[in-house]
Amino acid sequence: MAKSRLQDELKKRNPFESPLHEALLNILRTADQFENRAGRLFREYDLTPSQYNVLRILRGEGQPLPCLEIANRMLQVVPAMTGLLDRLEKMELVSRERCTQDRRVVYVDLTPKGKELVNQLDQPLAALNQKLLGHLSATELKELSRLLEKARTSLDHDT
Amino acid sequence: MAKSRLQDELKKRNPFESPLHEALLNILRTADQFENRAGRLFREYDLTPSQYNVLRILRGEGQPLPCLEIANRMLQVVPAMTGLLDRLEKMELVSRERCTQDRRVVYVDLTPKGKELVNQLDQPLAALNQKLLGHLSATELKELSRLLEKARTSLDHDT
DNA sequence: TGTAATTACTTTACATATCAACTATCGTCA
DNA sequence: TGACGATAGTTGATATGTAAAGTAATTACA
Repeated sequence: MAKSRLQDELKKRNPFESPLHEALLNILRTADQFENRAGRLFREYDLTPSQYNVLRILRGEGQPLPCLEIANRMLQVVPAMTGLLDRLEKMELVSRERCTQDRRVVYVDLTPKGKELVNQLDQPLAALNQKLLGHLSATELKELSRLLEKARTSLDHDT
Repeated sequence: MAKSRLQDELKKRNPFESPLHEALLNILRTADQFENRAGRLFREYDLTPSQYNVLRILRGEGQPLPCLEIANRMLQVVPAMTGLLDRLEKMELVSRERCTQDRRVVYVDLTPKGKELVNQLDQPLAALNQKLLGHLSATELKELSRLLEKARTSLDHDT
């Protein structure tokens, strides 16, 4: 049997211990490389992937969101949000306003400048996605999603 | 049609634009969550994921490797290696030695302490892998790997 | 042979991620 | 009402990742 592509890429001498391990490494490696690609695109617009993610979430919501809510949707730990929002605010892409009802809460909103920027990225990002996965058939894409969603069911319980 | 699991997780109001985009997000999200899991395990041994990765690569090689070679196998940018190796050296898990033939090269080797630590992680890591993906059949795992490897073929050219 | 290009690595600067600990605010309930 | 616990966010410390620039050593070649 020919050496697998991943095995070759990582210069491993011995076959993987199991299809299980190989699948795991394939997931991590594919995600890493795709993230790098997207990161390069964002950098052309002076954004980091996380920063873009915040903007996209806010646009999707269409209205201000509390910090914690954004952090939850990003799967990001809370402390990191502060600095991230600081920078976005300094770039005038988002604005922060403390809630008057509950003064613990800070609402974050997209500025017109931020909205424009995230809209500007739609087309190039769609083109990148197409480039990255466009060579898979619709059936393959659906099967890939199904398998990955099934994979994640192992995380449902315990934390 | 029922809302997809990912769509629900991200609290998206509208269906994904395309199976393509959904697959992409599934890849990124699955990898992110699995990485978090592994990261937690490593932390129990006072290691970060990158640090473990260095140790594993060195053990796999069985002999000292230059910094650049390690960085390549990790897909990591070179500057980050310096600090990473600094910390591993301070923990006495690796040792550095400048090559006498080519004095630009620094060879990195696993110390006995480092080797012991990485061996110690084999069993818990295999158990984690089993927990994360053990509920997929062998056929599914192979299909998942096949699809991900096919996905990555789009990266073959241009950088 | 001596100069220019390359290579291996380091340094610096900055963005991000984690954890632990802290502040301010809110709710609840005795 | 007043103290306790929960919640929202911030701060600080450490590790990682990226880019850009710098240093030292080697190679290529005129």
